[in-house]
Amino acid sequence: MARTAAADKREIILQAAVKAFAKRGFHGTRVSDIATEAGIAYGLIYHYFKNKDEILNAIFREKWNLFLAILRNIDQDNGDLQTKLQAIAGFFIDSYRQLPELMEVLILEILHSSRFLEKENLAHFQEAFTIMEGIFRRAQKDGILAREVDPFLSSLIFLGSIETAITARILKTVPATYLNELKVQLVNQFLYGIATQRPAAT
Amino acid sequence: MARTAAADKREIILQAAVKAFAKRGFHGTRVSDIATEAGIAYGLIYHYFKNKDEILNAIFREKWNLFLAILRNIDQDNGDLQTKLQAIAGFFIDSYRQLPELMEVLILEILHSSRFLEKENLAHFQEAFTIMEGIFRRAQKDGILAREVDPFLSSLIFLGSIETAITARILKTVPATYLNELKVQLVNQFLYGIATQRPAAT
DNA sequence: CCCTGTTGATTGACTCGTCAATCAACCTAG
DNA sequence: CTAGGTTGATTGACGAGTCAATCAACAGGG
Repeated sequence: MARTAAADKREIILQAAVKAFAKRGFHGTRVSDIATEAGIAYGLIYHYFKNKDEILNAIFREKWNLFLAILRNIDQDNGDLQTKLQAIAGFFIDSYRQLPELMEVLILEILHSSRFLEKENLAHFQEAFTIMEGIFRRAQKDGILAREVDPFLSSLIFLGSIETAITARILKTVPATYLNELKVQLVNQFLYGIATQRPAAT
Repeated sequence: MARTAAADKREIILQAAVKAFAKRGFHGTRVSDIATEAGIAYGLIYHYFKNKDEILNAIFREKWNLFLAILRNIDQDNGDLQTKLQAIAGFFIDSYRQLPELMEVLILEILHSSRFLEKENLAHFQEAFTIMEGIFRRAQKDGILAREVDPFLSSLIFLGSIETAITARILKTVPATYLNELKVQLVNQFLYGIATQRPAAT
């Protein structure tokens, strides 16, 4: 049981850290805040983690992996482009619904300080864009996606839109119910644009 | 000359702060770093600003105002939707080209900690989305923009895409030359979507 | 069974460095 | 000469990280 208990405690600390970081931000959070949230003495945190940064890194590494796994799964599913994009947007939005604090930390504390990520973690982060790019590239080969479109730019726009939408939700700029509308409209606007008319021919 | 000199000195400090924040991030920057960058003693900073936070606020307030002014101008110009969006995307991208450090600070340090903005500054920030929303709303009235599109969501997607694209550039994920391609493709993808075919009828 | 040694979890007082902010002294322009 | 700009030594707070001490759980020898 010792091993399990230790793993549990580590996980408890991570959960507490997510909560604390979500509430006060990484810099505004004292190690002792995390300990209080976790119901333990702060010294114990150093038994499980090297330092405060290491906690944030662990959150990113372990949770982002889950996201990448899901992305890869969706990628490999058969299904047309629209279905895949629907699934991806839906997945991120649902994740926010179910784990708002985790999403806050990932988006606001980690992605936004991404220039301070170590090389390894940065690559890990960018993997999401690479997967998306692959999806678009294949759709392009299949003629689903216009030839002149840059698949990587599309991945920026698609993930960027989701991120901004969730950020707007975090900032309470939009009501919670907006997320439903988002799921539907985001993909539609993205795939088919917003204009009533296509340009004559460019 | 006193007034001008004082105003100059204040501006020098702000510029130095932008440089320093861009290099090390707000939290990683010491007040003395700003002073060194500005070539003055750090005590003097407190002659012009109440505290470190106030410097960041001043940067945001004063610079964001410039952006809003430009947005409003573009908004009021006559010109079709595509021209306006082109102008807006171009403006942000050119701003990054000319003032990369300022854009870094605005995007990474301020927008990303936007949940800690005071109410007043948050409203100021969101004004950009409101202006965009107005542009889309009017285009919708004119029949340029599809009826089922939510103008506010469009503003999220549009500005979010720009932000993410610039962030990618900051992180060196994409080469500098990419910004040119961006200007053209961003608006096209946004207006007309990326799919080769429109859906039958929804 | 119990006694005792061992391991590893847990605690929180303490150290140590950092840095924002103050302020008294010092220019210098007018 | 003096008012306001300017300096940088100094202060004080704060928080990360250390560490010696305690405690709980278990093992296995008698």
